[in-house]
Amino acid sequence: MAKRIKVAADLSTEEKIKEAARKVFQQKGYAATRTRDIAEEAGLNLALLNYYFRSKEKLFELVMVEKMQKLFGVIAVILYDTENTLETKVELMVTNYIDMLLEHPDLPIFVLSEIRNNPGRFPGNLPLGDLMRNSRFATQLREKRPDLHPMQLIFSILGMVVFPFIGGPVFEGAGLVDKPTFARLMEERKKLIPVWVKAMLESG
Amino acid sequence: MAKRIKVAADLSTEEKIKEAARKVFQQKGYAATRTRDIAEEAGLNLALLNYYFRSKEKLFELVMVEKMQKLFGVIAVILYDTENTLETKVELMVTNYIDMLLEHPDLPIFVLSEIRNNPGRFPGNLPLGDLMRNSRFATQLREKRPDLHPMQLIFSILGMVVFPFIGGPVFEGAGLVDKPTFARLMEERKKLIPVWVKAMLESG
DNA sequence: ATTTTTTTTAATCATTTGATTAAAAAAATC
DNA sequence: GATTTTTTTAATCAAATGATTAAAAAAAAT
Repeated sequence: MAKRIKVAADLSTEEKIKEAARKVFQQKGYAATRTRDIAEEAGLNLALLNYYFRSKEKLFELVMVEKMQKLFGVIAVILYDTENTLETKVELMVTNYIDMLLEHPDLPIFVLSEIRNNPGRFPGNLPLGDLMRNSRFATQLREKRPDLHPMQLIFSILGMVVFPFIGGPVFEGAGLVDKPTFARLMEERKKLIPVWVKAMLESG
Repeated sequence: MAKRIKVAADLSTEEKIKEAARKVFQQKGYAATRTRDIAEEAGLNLALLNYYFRSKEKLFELVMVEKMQKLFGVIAVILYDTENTLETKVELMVTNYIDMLLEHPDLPIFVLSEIRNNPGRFPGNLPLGDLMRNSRFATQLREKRPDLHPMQLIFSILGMVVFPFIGGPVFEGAGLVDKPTFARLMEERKKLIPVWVKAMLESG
């Protein structure tokens, strides 16, 4: 009989733990997560967690870095972009962000609430600050509307894009939108928000 | 010598505990809060917590109800309003909400993340659902823009108002805005957002 | 003043939880 | 195939934590 070639091998133990950690940490938050939850989710012995990653904290940091990169990465791409017009950039940012959030709807609330619960753990590490201030994007905003602080527009764009995902559970819990409707609305928003932003930039 | 009349008496023990609970729960979240933290913050013996409120959970629920009322109350007021025009309602909502959030900046992230971490604890209790669907506000939105799902506008208005407070810590941590600037921007937003919403409603 | 009730305290319990250890099992190396 | 190294397991530890208890202190009622 044909020798079974090792195909689609199981994830390594290390990766199984990380995968379980991503899931459980995101679902319950750092403080409410017990290392035993992660071990069980991974179907592995508890001690393996400390064997591969020294501690709950270290494992969490690993997961958290990934999540933060995912959450802030989309913005960074737009900021680095020196080619496109402001209008195109807004379109790109909105579309990319919504697509990412449709795949990871509870990413923002997770990251933001962990930062909030333990600000000390995440020192002003993000190079997002200067980047955002000195980006071509910020300059373009200033050119178009020198009377407006760029953050006013960034808050608004991000708010319109991200808030539905943060508030989602509440609105779904209240029976205001079901999951398929929500997805449809978010698709629609990819077109709506850029139009709205344009209208905002031309107002006042 | 004049008999000292009992003036500005200390808070009752019960109220001291609640006050401390509000502070600590909000700061660290339910799971990361130890009953000892609350007792210490209140300057009281640990056992008093269980004497006045049966358990950590019961005390938390009490605090949480208050916070949710504060967070959703502002919206309810607007929904019940049958007098004002859509335009005025938007102005009222934005102003009231921003004023409230300036006083309680970390209310939204707290409530939303606790709901997220433990959706089971908060059953579809909010009567906000039908209220919002059948409100005069929703009707007014539909009249003005029948082509738009009302939630598209509600998501946008709430997003523009609430998001800066949810994302605040990140932007401050990144050195993008300092506290006084933030407050100034939020004051400015009370005028900006209604204008923007008007522009949005007239766009497309 | 005495008794009764309410409030507060210190000490302690039982469980949970992150982490460790020593030994077994599996894999790799020689 | 024996030896060494890596991986996994079961058992256990020590600290933390929510809760209880019995007694003391304070306040209220009689």
